[in-house]
Amino acid sequence: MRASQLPLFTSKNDPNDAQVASHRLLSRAGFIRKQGSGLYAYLPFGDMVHRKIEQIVREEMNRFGGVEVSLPVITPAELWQESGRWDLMGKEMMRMQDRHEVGYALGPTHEEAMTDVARSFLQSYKQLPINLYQIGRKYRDEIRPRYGLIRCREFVMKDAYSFHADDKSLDETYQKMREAYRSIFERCGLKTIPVEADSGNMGGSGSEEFMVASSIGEETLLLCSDEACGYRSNQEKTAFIENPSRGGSRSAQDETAEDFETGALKTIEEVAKLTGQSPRDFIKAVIFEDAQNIFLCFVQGDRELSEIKMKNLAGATDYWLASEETINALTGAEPGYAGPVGIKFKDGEKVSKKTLRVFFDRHLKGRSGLITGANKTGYHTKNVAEGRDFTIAEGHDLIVSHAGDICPQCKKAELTETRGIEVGHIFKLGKKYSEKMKLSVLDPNGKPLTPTMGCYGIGVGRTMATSVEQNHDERGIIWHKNLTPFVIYLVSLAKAESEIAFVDQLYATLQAKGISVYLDDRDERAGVKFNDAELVGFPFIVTVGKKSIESGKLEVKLRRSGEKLELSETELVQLVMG
RNA sequence: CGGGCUGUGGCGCAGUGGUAGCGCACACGCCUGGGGGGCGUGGGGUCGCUGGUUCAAAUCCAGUCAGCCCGACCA
Repeated sequence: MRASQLPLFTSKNDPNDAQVASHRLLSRAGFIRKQGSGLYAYLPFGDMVHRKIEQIVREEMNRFGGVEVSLPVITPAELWQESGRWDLMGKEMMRMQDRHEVGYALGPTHEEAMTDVARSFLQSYKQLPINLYQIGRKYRDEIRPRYGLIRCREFVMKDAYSFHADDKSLDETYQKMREAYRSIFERCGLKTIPVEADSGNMGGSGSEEFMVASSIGEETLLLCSDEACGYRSNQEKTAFIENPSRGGSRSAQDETAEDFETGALKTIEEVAKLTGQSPRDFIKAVIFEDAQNIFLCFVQGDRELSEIKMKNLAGATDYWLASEETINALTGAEPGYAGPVGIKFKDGEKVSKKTLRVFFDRHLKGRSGLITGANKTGYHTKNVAEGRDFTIAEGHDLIVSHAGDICPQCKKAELTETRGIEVGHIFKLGKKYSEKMKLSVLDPNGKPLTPTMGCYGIGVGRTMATSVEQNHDERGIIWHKNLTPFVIYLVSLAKAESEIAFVDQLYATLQAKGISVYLDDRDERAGVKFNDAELVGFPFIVTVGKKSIESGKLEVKLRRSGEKLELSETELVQLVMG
């Protein structure tokens, strides 16, 4: 393609709102253009890269047994109502009505829609397993779109949904999808870290995210420092095991629990300073509520309660931090003085029409010498011992893990932390959707069988953006050969007729070999072309001018290394095709 | 949803009450011609929107819309 036909849309100015490299460079290099918050137009080069990623995804999905379909972006409300998600999805789902005031949503995901398609033709176990996928647009009214293509409101996603007669079959497909994903990201030249992920309240039994390590990542990953162990997980999911080297708590079983006055001091830090005991010896109470329940959670004072773990454990979806009135009704004290000792209500009891549910982190089991709120404004209780002053029937995993904690897999090495961007997610869904939407086939005995499901997503635009995050320098983007819009950026410095003819000839020859070439035939100075070539980031920059025509050698610059070579046409073809 | 910041030519920005500017880009001319070149000429903006204060508003005030950043979490 010639620049005279497919113009560059490069700019010298960074967009004023670009915070991250991929956004800045993709905009400046003219691959994308913002049209609204979280809404991007793909310009020719951007669209070309996007299509290449789509094609890689398509090929690998097909290779691992996927079947491509295409579902409407507009999804009827009744499907969402069947699954119960019309109310659960909240504001993130963009909703609309037609002229008859029938409700629809711009699909943020397509579990319901695909299950609906599947139930329309699946009749027999003999049709299973089947893995249906599409590459299509998704709409999510994100709280805060940001980072260009990394968090948008409209984006293209490959979403696959598999249907199975049993768990074994689901496992097999799940493993195939793992392989497919590894292969997809490898072909895209992306280094990904598969991590164990939170399977949320979707009822799933397994879930892995494919993460690209990046300082701008919105997820925190915890990796086992022992490579032989190889444990990797999303912080949301990582089970917390305290590092014994951080122990050193007070053990004071003999001393009786007693209240002491702390006045206006409420926070653990303040009370710790007063008593000289470490925050680790405190019991922190965090209280949430939803429409029916109050969730009273106790964790070790120096650690943070994981809302995600709490939420999954409690099965809560729409909840909030408990109001002052609720806390008052529960503890009889102002906020800041809740504790497990001498509290008026027990797990399962009603507190002003809501059911109290109490959760303890397992690390509190067997501890003594603890300090906790006294359920009395202005007082805390010290020398508290579990098993004597209060009892934990069942301890749960409720704490956010961090670097330095112990790996939950090998139970020996410490964890390290890194940030990541999620580019893919594979998920064992189970029967949640098939049951709710009454997807049923006949089993070998002629009895109804509800298929179990898996779902598997990849963000195409996000994959493109993370590729730029991982591959760029101060001069611009550095595309992987499988993603680049063109393999060669041919800088023509030809002036004379004969020189132009030479360049045209070279352009034709390279194309005839099946090499994609972008010919910069603009009437611009050399420097402008060199700068643009490096900004848009095609792997090989070939310069042809008087010099090279006279010497008979083409000047080739490798975009990634910056290495400059002088090659014959044949050598260039070998290099590029090899 | 809370806090902060920003809306001025295509892009990036300056302009604190008195004739709307700069850089880049764009058009034309000349020069230059292997790393964003030079000189000159030129076109282009109801200063987000609405209302108010004032002799006079891009500028001050109120409202509103949009964008961006931080937070929405530990009592």
